[in-house]
Amino acid sequence: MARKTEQDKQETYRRLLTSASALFIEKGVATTTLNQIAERAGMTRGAVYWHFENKYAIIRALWEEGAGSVHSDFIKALENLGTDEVLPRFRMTAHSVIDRVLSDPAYSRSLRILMHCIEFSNVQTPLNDFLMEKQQDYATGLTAAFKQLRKTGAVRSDLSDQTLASGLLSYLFGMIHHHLEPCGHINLERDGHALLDIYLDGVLVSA
Amino acid sequence: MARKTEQDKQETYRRLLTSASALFIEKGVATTTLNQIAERAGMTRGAVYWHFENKYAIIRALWEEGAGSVHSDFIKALENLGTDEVLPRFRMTAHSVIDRVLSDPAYSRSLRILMHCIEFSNVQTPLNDFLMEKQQDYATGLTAAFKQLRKTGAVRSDLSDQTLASGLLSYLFGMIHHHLEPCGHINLERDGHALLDIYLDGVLVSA
DNA sequence: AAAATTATACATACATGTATGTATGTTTTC
DNA sequence: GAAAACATACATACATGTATGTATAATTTT
Repeated sequence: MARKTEQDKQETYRRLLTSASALFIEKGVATTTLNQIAERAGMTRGAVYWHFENKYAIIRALWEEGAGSVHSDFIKALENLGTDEVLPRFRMTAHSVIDRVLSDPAYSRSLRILMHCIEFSNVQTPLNDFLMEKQQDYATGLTAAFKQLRKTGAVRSDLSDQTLASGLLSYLFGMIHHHLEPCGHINLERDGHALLDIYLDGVLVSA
Repeated sequence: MARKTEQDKQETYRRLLTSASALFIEKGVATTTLNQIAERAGMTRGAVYWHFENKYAIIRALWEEGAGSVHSDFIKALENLGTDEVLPRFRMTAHSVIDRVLSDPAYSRSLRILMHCIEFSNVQTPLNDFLMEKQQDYATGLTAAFKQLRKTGAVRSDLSDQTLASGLLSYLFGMIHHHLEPCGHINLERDGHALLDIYLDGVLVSA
């Protein structure tokens, strides 16, 4: 083959990513071969190795595409709760994660791959470290937000800010985790917000 | 090698299981080879193939050993809530899952492998079906329990029994999920029960 | 402006390592 | 001596990384 135009190149890149995410969800990351990814995209492994260093570079690219903006939006929103209307804005920020899962296919796909279709281990892999760091961002941001809320008297729980953040994270991503299962028994669209409010109402003063 | 005594055989079996679970947690299921499992147990692959049909038979055996009893205990407890003291017994049953995670290493190991060290896919695999069925047991049992609680006037939420069951499952296993992460940011031993009570207190009438 | 050059965007081919399943061998207990 | 409880050997298959080929777009040269 030959050098294509820049547009052709980017289309190849996108087709490889689309092919990879579909295969990862269908049969898991480990059992998916680079050849299968290329074949479904109508390419060969040469194209894959041109665009990505290896399989885990593909996963990182999928995260950037699907979860990167949601992640940074969430962190920024927590950092900029402002001085008034802090409580309703915090609640809206928490609820927005559910909305993004329901409305953004790229986000839900990347979460699904990371939650169900990939293995994690004890050994320090670059991908492992990368994701742990991202998760730590959530915990840190939420802890700071609870601290700020507590100053305004909006927190009515005796538990520490960090504990409340951990609980909220566990609950929120527990729901999303079940929602993204093949036979998930939770109806996130219908019940997600009401279920989340059980926690928020239990921990925060009523609006 | 030769035919050993029954005791030797069972010890071999247990060593293979121990070796497998350690390796699965260390480096994931897919990247762990049957040869590595045998080698760490001081055997060869012949021993593995004598005791197990393949790798996924090992995983099922680990589940039976570690999670089987917890699972049946939980289901039975939900089915036998009795007629009085229903509410405190229900709450105790929910809290007992956390206790089992903290006190039973075989249970926590098997959960950790299933939650973090194995891949799931869309295609129907026997292991996938098996685990989905077990999870459905939890949802069904909890839904029935909420239904029974509601009859006694112990439920003060407008959400359906099934929704409340899904929420509780998501929250409970979300906490356990984070607890079993290599760098989990939740302190289940210190905060697990208090966090769980946020949900229970929000949904049920006060004791 | 046409020709020559170069870097790009892949395809092809190969060398290597390695996992799996199975078939068969071996020893020991009963 | 028969079967159990493994070990050994082998055939097959396949994934990865890399090296190399190649046609074409972009760039430079004249």
